[in-house]
Amino acid sequence: MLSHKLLTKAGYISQLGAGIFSFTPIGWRVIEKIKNIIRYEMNSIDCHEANFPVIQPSDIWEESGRIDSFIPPLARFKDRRDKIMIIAPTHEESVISLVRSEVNSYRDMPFSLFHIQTKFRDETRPRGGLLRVREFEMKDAYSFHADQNDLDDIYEKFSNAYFNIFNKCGIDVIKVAADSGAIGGKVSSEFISVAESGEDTILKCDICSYAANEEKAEFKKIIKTINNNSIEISEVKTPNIKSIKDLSNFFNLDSYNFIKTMVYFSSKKPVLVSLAGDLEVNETKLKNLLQNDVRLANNDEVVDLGLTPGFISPIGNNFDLILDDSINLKADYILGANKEDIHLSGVVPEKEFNIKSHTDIAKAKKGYLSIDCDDTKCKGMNEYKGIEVGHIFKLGNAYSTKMGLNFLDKEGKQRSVEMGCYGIGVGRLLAAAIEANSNQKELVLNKNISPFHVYIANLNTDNLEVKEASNSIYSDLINSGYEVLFDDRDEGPGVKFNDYELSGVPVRIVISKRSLENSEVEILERGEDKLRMVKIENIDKELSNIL
RNA sequence: CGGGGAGUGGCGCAGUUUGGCAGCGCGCCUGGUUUGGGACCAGGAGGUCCCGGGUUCGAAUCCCGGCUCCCCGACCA
Repeated sequence: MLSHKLLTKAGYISQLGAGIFSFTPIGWRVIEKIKNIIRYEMNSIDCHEANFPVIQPSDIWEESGRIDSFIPPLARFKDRRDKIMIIAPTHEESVISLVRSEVNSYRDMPFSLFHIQTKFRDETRPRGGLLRVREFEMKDAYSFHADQNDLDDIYEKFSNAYFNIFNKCGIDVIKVAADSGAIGGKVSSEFISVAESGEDTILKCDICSYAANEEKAEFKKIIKTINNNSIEISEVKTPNIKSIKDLSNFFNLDSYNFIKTMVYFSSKKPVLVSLAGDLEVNETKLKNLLQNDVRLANNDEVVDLGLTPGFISPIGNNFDLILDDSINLKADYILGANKEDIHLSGVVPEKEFNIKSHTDIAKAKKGYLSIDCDDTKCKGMNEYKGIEVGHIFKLGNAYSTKMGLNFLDKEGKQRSVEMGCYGIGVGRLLAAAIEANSNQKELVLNKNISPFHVYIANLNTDNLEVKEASNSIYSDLINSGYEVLFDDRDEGPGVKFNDYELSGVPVRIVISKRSLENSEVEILERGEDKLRMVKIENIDKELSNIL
């Protein structure tokens, strides 16, 4: 991971444990700059900074119901009175606890609060340096509304503020529709910085600009049309033909004419999942539908359930059946007979299946048309890898109902508050900015988030004249309000240049015997290869052009 | 949680197979030379060999138990 390597080598961070890092002074300066950008943008949409505790009594987690359901499990300990305390992974509970005693009327809203706070999540596997850690700084904001339209408006404002924040940090992001995961709520959007090293896969149509996380992406399915003839079910011998591809060749039919059935376990209970032969299961969609973790059954488990691997059929058994909406209930299909080497043709799902759900549980793929795509113009979605740097959610009243966050509306009727929540991982944002702009040798940060504005090096530390000139230039720059990293170490030029390249500082000023002969210094802007020779009295002016 | 790997000076590692003086490179300290792309010479400091137990005259090395970290997968704002 490039960002991890550079952050460590440049001395920004140091690892204390798995997914737990210390920041050094230079690293923390960058974190503070990012936080200040966030603060500025939050203030500009009237979101006010507050602070909520890291350690929280478990009561509020009981109220929200997340005490035992949060994934990963909540980190907890007992205090001296034997009371269970939670090390907070997120702050919905605590913010609601504050707000519910203050909000009584629709007149009290809308408003929003944010804080930048340490969170702890006991992730199963931290990885990628600052990209997935256990303890981390996160900005999270919460908004409160009397109705959904108002939530929609503020959600858009946050969205715009997020684009500003990420752009100022030097990264381009794509906003995508996302799965809301453990936080809950219905609608959510992720901000993804496109990077090869990213953990998330997104699908995006570059023509109509539909974009979604792979977990969430919805697409146009090929639906088999209804055959007019009243077709009878018949058995067809299909010796050792198990895959959809083989069937497709055997029958000389497109793969959507077949039904593929998989066996999953959801909280130890078997569930059959069927979809058109050309598609695959999206386990996130399935998980959300079942409200439970899912796991694909292995071959032995399938046999134990009395099913025949390769020829599984939802006919003739009583397992719960989930049908993807790619399947036309009235059309006729070919599917397994649950007998070795035999398939059934002419099966009309509506007549034969005992269906529990008929909905979208299929995985979108590169090249598919999204649900928003225009068939005549769009050419199918492209696939990108990326880093999730922000995630915003329309929570609705999911939390406010559970925790009794209510208000009286204009008619004097009690209703629950509509909420939104908006997160940014600060350390991850730094890592993403580095991933987006750096290379093997150079840590590149733009002037908004670099630890210092200017690096100056005295190249001849043993020369009194150079030393005095360097000191005086340093003082002048400080007095002009620049943040300056002054390299006056007794090291050779190579050492200094290499360390500068790792420093993340955008401008290098070199002061040496050679240049001082003309009362000049040498200014190099990162990313350029042309040195500028600048008279000492013009340094300030030159810098103001660059910074 | 499953699979694999590692733990020896500040950092990176060798030594473990076959038990027998605790080693190397970088960094650090002192002195000197050098000074526009990670310099050089000389001298020096620095160790709970992850922890606990066992075998042995003797354990970094063998045996048992534990901890931690890394990688792949599962999982995951």
